[in-house]
Amino acid sequence: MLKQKITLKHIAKELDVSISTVSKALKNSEEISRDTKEKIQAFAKLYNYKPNNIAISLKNKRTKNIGVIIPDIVHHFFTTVIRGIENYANAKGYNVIVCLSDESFDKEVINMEMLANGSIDGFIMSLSAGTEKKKDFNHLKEVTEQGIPIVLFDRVTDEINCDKVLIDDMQGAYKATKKLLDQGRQKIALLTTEDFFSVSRNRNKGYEKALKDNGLGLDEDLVLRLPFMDIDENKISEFLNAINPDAILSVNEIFGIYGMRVVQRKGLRVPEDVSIIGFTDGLLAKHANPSLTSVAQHGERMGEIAANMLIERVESESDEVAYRTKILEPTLIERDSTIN
Amino acid sequence: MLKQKITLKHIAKELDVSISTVSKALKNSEEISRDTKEKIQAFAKLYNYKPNNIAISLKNKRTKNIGVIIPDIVHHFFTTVIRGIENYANAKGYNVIVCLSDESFDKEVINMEMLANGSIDGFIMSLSAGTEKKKDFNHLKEVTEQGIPIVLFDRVTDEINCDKVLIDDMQGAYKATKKLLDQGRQKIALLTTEDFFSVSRNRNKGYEKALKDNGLGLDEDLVLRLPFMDIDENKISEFLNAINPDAILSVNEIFGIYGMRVVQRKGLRVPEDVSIIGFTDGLLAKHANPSLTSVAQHGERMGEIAANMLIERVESESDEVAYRTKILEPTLIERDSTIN
DNA sequence: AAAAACCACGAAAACGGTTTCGTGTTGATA
DNA sequence: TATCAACACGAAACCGTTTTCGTGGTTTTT
Repeated sequence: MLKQKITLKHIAKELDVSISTVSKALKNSEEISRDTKEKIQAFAKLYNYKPNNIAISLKNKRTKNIGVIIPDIVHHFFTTVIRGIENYANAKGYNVIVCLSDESFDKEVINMEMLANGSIDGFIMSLSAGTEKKKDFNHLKEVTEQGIPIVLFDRVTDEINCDKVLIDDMQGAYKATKKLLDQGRQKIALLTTEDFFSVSRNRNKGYEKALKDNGLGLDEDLVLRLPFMDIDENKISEFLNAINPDAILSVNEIFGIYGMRVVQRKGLRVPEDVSIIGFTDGLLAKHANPSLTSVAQHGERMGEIAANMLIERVESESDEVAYRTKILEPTLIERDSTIN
Repeated sequence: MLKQKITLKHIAKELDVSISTVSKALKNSEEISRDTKEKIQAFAKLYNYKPNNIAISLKNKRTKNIGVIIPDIVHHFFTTVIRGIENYANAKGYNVIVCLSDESFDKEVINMEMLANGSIDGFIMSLSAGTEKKKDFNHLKEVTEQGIPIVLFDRVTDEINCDKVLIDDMQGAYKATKKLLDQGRQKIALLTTEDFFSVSRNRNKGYEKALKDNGLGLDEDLVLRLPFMDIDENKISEFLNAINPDAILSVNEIFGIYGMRVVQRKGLRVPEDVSIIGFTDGLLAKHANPSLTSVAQHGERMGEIAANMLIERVESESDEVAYRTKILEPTLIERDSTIN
């Protein structure tokens, strides 16, 4: 019962013309007479002819596919980025191949190699934790040397010369910390991750700078560095109980939520006794009780920009355009975990 | 500076042998002498030769790509399914092309058509709201008639003959409702969506059946049907204030969270005064306060099964294998929004 | 009426592989 | 020494397009 996909060859044979004539007729070429074109186009429409993407890709060495490699997909921020990429890419006729590195260096390498052999026209990616830890970027270098463009977003590196789009994480943390200071908070705890993450590093810096600008020094006792997976709520609990802060800044959403819970369990009120601000404006922040004031990262916008940068580069003839780095401004979404 | 990708032709010219010899040598064919093979393999390794995926796809009419079409990616359940698909597919050497229908019938059709012209070997998909509403499945029929296999998950339809994997939604709702009844709850509100969703329909049925089996009738006043987007918390508030239930069953996570908040604002305690159970075991349920008892849908498992079904069908020679429908058992994750 | 121009189309190469079949060379067999 | 495998490799077709470059036939120009 299989309706075999119809090809140019079939049409040519059926209509007793050559394959080239069919191809040209379907592109409305001036070379072909009105009569022949109409006949061929009618036949093609009748049998619902659609050119084979693979053959076209092979011919013009353009796949119209974008490879996206992200550390994790069960993560609100990354899904918003993907949505942004999809939006833009689909409108431009591109498909999106998503691969997950699972925060692993090896998987990131394998996925890139799989896709780099003709499957895609370019990459959009955010580095895995493993890669940031290992500081090995040879797989990226090799790909760019082959002329395959890369756009890095969020978790980027200076080691690779390519287009980048990211959030000014330092400014985000600065704004958040300043907000807390302006409200009279003096003992601001920082919940952060181990240091190899570029984003965390920058957020830590913003926190520190805001303190310094306000005449406060960085007190290492107020900083808790957690592995970013397998979060141990007890550690947070011990830490907060030991230092009794009047405010908490968290470099992500989940630490903020945990912090809030610990504080509330102690019988303290949020935001009256302790103000809390997190990063990543996701579902948890929005629906927490009280809702969590957050630094929004504008993932969807980021995805759109990344896709735009990549497609422009893929489609530009001259490959002499300088690489751009687009830095987005973070926004502080004020909710109920801080005083207005 | 572009290191041009090396091809069989390059190797052949460089080593002064034919392309066929190179091809065979790299596949370790018995036809080629030990000496020649070693020479060619060494050269290929040195220059890091990797066959061009597109050319291979064109030749064997297999892309090793799976097309996944889902309504929305910023949605915990779907992301877990994707993760499951990725896991299984990658292990089998397949890539995953993700397209978003955005709950729109038209976008679903466009995406399918884009991918169906050679880009993928098969589809895994969950129907968009638009498609379920319109009940038009011709795009699916056309694809299957072309011999491209489809696996439907979660939001499926009887109209299409293909492999399917889904959760026994009725049983899930039944279990949840029964749990509430067993705890002595008598006035169980149901927060559900408009009726065209197959999943909601089945969950509603489970709710009703549990009531009937326990000698209670279905009281339409206890049922609130909401459009599933642009949720209006006020509607939920009015509804719950009007009927004062002692328990709430929600067909998704978000309605459950809203319900909980409304109840708490009224000064009632969860679960003492009102027990609540939701569907979809996501982040919100886990981190709500109190945490939300939920019916887990095992998205990751679902994705793995779907990928397995699809790949088996793609790779099987005989296309006479009967279509299977795999029904997963839902699990009730008991948390703090119900009494233990 | 011969030369030039134009029209409408086809042949063939190319993209980068895989695979079937054929063939020249070698060594063993009768 | 003639015959025949076995061996090691190459030619060519094929997958489905696009595109360049002919070319035979008609029309226009002089």
